[in-house]
Amino acid sequence: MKSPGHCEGTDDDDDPRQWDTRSDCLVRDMLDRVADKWSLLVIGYLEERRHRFSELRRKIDGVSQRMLTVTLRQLERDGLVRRTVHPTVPLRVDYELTPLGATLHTTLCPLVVWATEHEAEVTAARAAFDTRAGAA
Amino acid sequence: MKSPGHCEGTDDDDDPRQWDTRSDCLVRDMLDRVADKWSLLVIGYLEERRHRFSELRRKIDGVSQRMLTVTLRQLERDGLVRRTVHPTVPLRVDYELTPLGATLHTTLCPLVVWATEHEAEVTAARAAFDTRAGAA
DNA sequence: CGGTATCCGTTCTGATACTG
DNA sequence: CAGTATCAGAACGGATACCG
Repeated sequence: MKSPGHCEGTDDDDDPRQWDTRSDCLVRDMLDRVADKWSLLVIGYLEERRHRFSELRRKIDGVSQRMLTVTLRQLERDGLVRRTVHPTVPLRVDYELTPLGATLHTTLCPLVVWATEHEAEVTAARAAFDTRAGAA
Repeated sequence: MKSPGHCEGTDDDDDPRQWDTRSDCLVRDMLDRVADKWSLLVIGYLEERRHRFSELRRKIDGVSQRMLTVTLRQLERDGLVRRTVHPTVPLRVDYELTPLGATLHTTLCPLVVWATEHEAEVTAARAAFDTRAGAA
């Protein structure tokens, strides 16, 4: 829906790069989920332990109720997070990482490490670029 | 700019998860770049070899000229891609990955592998979720 | 408590037209 | 060829109000 037709746009003669072209949509799909404003935070917190809706809302608190719901629903739909409803009096809902979600978390860590290790380089590159652009 | 204030929203009492909270903004920033609709494709192609603007445009072709330009500029600004202008008659511009960009590509691969390996699980989870939702 | 539905401003994107 | 500028439509995200 978000990338209509472009998945089929690369099945021509040359395409020797290492990550499967025809999987790009799924890959991009997953990256979109992960790069989503809040998903990474949610996965990070849930890896730590099980959380209630309001716990997440409070911890991440820049997030609106709507976006937290949307984020959790997406993660749930992808099988990364499990939602458990306790029909108690003041309704209670728990969220936790599924085994699949845990493997994603593991896979994500190197990227986080990369970002941390190269933060200075990226920042410097941006500053240099902006200076050049500003000098023009 | 895109996440005003939320970087400081997690510096309360408890925050034992493994990826540094205060780095989340940079991490999210990098993930945003990478998860961007076209960045991953561009990085993939450039890792393979140097490309001209029009080569990328043709290969990725679902991308509009504008978005390819924007994407390349962002990657260039972050120091991940180098832009070389050849002032020949029919102007020619080459794009290639910088060493830093190459390290990101390397870091990205596991995520791509994850997505590929778990594609079936995610797809199945989505189908199951949608069925349940549809049955209601 | 844990949502869902709706309204509405902001952002993003593609199409188009024009430039060096 | 390789862009930049502009504009309109689509998608996104927050605020609000209401429900189980």
